[in-house]
Amino acid sequence: MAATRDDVARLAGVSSSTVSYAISGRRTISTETRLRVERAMAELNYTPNAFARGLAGSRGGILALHYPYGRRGVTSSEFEYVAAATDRARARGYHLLLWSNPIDDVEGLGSLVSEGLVDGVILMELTAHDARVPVLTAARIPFTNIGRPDDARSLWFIDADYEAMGRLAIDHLADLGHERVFFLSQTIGAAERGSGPLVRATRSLAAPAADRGVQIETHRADISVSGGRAAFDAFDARPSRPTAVLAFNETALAGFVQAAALAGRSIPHDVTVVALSIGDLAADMTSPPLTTVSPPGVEIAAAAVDHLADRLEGRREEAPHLLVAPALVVRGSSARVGHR
Amino acid sequence: MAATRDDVARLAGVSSSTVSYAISGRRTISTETRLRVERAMAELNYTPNAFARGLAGSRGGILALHYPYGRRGVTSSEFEYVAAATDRARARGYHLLLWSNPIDDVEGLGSLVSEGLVDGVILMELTAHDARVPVLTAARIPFTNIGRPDDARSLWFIDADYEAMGRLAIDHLADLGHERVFFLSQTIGAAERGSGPLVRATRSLAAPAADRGVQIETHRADISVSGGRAAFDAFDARPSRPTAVLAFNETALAGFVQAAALAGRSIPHDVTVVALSIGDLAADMTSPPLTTVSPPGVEIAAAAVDHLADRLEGRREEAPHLLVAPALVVRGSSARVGHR
DNA sequence: CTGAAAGCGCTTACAG
DNA sequence: CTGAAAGCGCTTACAG
Repeated sequence: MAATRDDVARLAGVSSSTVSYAISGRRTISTETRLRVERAMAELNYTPNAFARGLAGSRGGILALHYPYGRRGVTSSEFEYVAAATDRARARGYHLLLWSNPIDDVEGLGSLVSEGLVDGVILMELTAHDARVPVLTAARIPFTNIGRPDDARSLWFIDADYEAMGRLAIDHLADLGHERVFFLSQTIGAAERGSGPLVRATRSLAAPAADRGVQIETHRADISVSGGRAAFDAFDARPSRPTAVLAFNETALAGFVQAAALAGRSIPHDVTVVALSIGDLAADMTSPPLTTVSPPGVEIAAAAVDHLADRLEGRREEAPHLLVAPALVVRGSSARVGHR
Repeated sequence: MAATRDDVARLAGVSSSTVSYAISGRRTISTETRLRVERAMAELNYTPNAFARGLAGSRGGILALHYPYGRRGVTSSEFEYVAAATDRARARGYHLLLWSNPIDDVEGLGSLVSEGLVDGVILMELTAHDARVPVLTAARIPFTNIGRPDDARSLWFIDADYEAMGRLAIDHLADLGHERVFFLSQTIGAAERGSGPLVRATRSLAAPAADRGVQIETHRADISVSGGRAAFDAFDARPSRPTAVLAFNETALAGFVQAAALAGRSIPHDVTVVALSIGDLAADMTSPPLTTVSPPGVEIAAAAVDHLADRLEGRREEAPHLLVAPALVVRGSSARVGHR
C-alpha cells in the first residue's frame, strides 16, 4: 500500500541511501538529484515509516509528557498546557505521547522508558523529592521539568517565578490598603508532602508581607469545594476579620466564594479576593471575575518542549533554569479597603 | 545498555523466537521453558523495543487521540477526557499519542497517519461534515469517534445522548413550573457550521418542550464572557422575561451569571439557570453552583478507547453506535418558579 | 557527489 | 513443542 524508500529510489533513479540523505540533509547532494528525489516523493505521496526510522536511527522523534495521576485538584487550565505542548512538539517535528503513573509507581515509568519509544520526557508537577527524577536520570534519558524538585542544581527545568508571584500579590493588596490577609492554603496529602509549589508559594509571601507591613493568617483548606466552605466559616467566625483573601487552592476557593455569597458577604465590597495560579477561564467563571496572579501556563508548556528539543538536537549544553514571570490581572474581585 | 531479545534467549538457553512466543503467547510453550524465559527476562530487566516490534509486527501498540485545535471554546473538562483516555489506553497496553490539526488541515492528518506509527485513531469533537472522516477512511486505518457526523451509518462512534439530555433538562424545568425558557445558545463560526452537538442539542429541546408546554426563546451568544454579558442584557431588556435560562455555551454562561449578579438579579430566586454539558468542576466554581445536565465525559473517553482496542484486537465486528446517557445534577441554580 | 551493504531488534512463516 | 532464517524499512559507516 504505502510507498517505501525503495520505491522512491527506483522512480528517482538513485540509490535508496541517497533518498535518505536527501531527506535528512546529512550529506551534500547535487541540486538535480535532490529535485528528482523530491519529485518522486511527491508523486508517490511518500512518508517515511516512523518505526523503521526509530529502529535504525538514534532518534525516533517522539517525546513524552508525563503527569502524575490520581491527584485531587485537577485545575481547569491543564488542558491548555497539554494542547500547547502538543502543538509546539508538532511544530518542531515531534510527536507527543501522554504518560501517566501514580506518583509512587516509578517502576511503571521505568519500563515505559526502557521500551525505547521516546527520545525525551517532560515531567509535569514536580514535587519536592520527586521519585521520577532518579528513575529518568538512571535511565540516561534526556528530560526536562515543569516545576522543580528541591535539589534541582543539575536538572533542566522551567518553573513559575514564585517570588515574583508572591510579591505581585502582596503589593497589589498593600496598594489597596489591605493590612490583614487570610491565606487560603491547602492541606498536604502524603504524596504532596513538601510539594514544591505550595512550599514556594507560601514562602514567597513572607518577605514582601514584612516589607509592606501586611499580616498573613494562614488557613489550610481541604482541596475540595466543601473544604472552601469550611474555610469561609473559619474566616467569618473571627471576631475581627482580615479584609482580604489570598487563595492558593482553586477548588476550595470556589466553595469559599459560594459560602461568602450565601452569608451575604459581597466581593469585593466586604472582602477582597486574589487568586494565585488560576487560569483565565476559571477566573472568568465566577461573579465577580477573580483578580489573579498566575504564571502563563501555555508559555511554560511550549518552552518546556523547546528546551527538550534543543537539548536533543544538541543546541544547548548547560542545564537551564528558567523562571517564568507571572502576570497580575486585575478583575472585579479586588478593591480598596473600605470601598463601597 | 538495554538487554535485547537475544540476551534473554542466551541466558534462558532457548532460541530467540521462543522468547518472542513466550511473550506473545502465540504458540504453545512448555511450562518449564516459559519459566526459564520469564526468569531471564526478570533478571535482565528486559523490555521489548517498541520500534522493532512496530516494524516487524502488524501492530505497534500506539493509538492517537485527535482534537481540532484553534477552537474558541475550550471547556474545562477536556483535560479529564484526555487523562481518562490515557489511563484506559495504558490499561489496555497501548500508548496514547496526542494529535491536533486545524480542522481544515486534513492533509496534515493524512501524513501523520501514513507514517504508520499508530494502529488506530480516536477523533474528538466531530462536526456535521467532518473532513477528517474521509481522510481516515481512505487511509484504511481503524478509527472511532467521540461525537458523530451527520452521516454516521458505517462509522464507529460514541456520543452523548442529546435527546435524553434535552428531555431531562426540559422535564426538570417544567417540574419546577417554568413555562418560558431562555435558551442561551451559540453563534456558529464557519468551521463549526452545522456542528453536530449544537444542532442536536437544539433539536432535542423541541419535542419535550411541546410535550410539557414549555416555550423556548433562543438567543445565540458569542462564545465569550462578553457575549454572555450581552446575552444577559438582551434577556433583561425584555418586557416580560422568561423565568429560566438553559445554557449550551459554557463561556457565555459565565458572563451571563456575572451580569445577572451585577444587575442585582439573584439566581435562582429571580431566574433559574440550568447548564448543558458542563463539567462538575466548572459547575462548582460559580455561586450558587450550577444545576447541570451533562454527559459523563470521562466514561465516554474511556469507552472510546475500549471500542478502538476491541476493534484492533478483533473482538468486535459491527460498528457500534453507543449513546451515553447524561445525568441531571441539581445544584443551587435551579428552583421552583416564584420561589423566595 | 553517490552506491552497496550491514545492522537496528523484533515477528512470523517455514521446518522439524 | 522448538529452532534457524527471512524480512519489516529505515540509517549510516564504508568505499569509491
